[in-house]
Amino acid sequence: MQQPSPAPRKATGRPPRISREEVVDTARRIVTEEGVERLTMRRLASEVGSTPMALYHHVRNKEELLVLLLDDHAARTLRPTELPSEPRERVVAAAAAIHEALCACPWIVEVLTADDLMSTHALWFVEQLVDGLVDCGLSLERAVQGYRAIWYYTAGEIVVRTTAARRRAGNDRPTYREQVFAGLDADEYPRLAQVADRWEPLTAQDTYRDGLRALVAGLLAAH
Amino acid sequence: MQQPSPAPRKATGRPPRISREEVVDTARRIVTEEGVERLTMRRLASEVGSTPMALYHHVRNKEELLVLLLDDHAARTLRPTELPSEPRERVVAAAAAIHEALCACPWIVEVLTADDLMSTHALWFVEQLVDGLVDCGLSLERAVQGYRAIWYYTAGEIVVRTTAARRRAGNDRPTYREQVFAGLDADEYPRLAQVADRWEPLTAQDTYRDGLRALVAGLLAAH
DNA sequence: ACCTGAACACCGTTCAAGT
DNA sequence: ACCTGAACACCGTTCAAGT
Repeated sequence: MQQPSPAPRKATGRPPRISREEVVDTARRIVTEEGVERLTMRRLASEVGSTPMALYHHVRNKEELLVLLLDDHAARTLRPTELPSEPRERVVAAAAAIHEALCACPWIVEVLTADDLMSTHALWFVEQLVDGLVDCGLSLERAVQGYRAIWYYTAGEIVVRTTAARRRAGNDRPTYREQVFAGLDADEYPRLAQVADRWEPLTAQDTYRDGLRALVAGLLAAH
Repeated sequence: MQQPSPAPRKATGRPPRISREEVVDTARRIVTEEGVERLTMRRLASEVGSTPMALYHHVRNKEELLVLLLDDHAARTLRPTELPSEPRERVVAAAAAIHEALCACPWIVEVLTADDLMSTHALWFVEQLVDGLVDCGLSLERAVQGYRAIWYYTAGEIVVRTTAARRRAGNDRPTYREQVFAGLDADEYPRLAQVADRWEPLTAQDTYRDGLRALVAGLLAAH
């Protein structure tokens, strides 16, 4: 599906004017400068100085283009590094590394969740994560399930936060939540009413790592 | 933004041919029978026997239509019920209720993550969840953060699972993950190689509740 | 082998006019 | 007040032809 780099160039035929690399590079520029929603095959074609259909000679379709883009990003940011040797800390650090890499490209939310594996370049971190959980005493099966729970939490944090941010951008009407919280019935919803005016700053805080630590602790507690 | 039901009907002017209710009902039918991707304003218009532009008299735009659809679903499925009195079990049950409601409408993935509140009809469960965490000994602040961690985990589980399912449907080529796992280097990735052929059945299991219990346990453990 | 032009089959939404 | 028709400004992708 991916990275089966374009068929080996034959000596015959017309020489290529644009390359897959150039297509991906240009796509990345559009996406980082203006957002995914501005990345269209037509726009991309005109940016590389070609026609929409020329692109289809270098990528199968738009979906493949997005996957290539994600892979490209992972290759740049997810390089194996020093991780803590203490296994629990290794689990936290590996998850946080994946999380950080994804934070840097919120545009990829739509591809990110396509499979439980986003890129071969993340594989090393997944290995470290699973291995760390096993070293903490989990069976291999439970370690894989633990990895998945961590992945759900991580993907969810990114999807929720970036979708909320995207919606807020260029939309200064109050949120649906703000409207509801403003007129909250304190008898029916005492806790929510109590915290209503602190909700905004509370949820603006980055609590990814706290939640992650809690989840890891909980996964390990049973054994 | 939502549910400010259409301006009170005046006696003057042309009598309406279609109602907001009819629009939402028809949209729900299309979406449950054929999927969100088939719900277009044009299709919906022809289904209610009208023109695309007539719809804009009943809903602001397509986004509002989707929010109305989600709210409609929540109203049908998220009715307050008996929850366990033991606070920790109440937290788990409230989260599981929200999760179950969302599972029944995977089509709503694209709206679901718009804000940290999907519908007023979920409010009662959020209240129960936060209250349960407080009863377990958390401060109100930490209870809210706990709720958010649970929401990330829940939303992530749904988004990942349904996107994966959507991708698999009508696409019998092996997944990217399958390809990668088939040719995994056992020296570089020993754990992943070890579990490669069990990955499929392992990840097919529904482990939402296990992960949820672990997360809740971890959130409570610190205090 | 690689690229082009024209066309297909769509979108959501605005505008101006009708009843 | 509610609805219609035509149009605007787009999409991704296929097909047939060119070099």
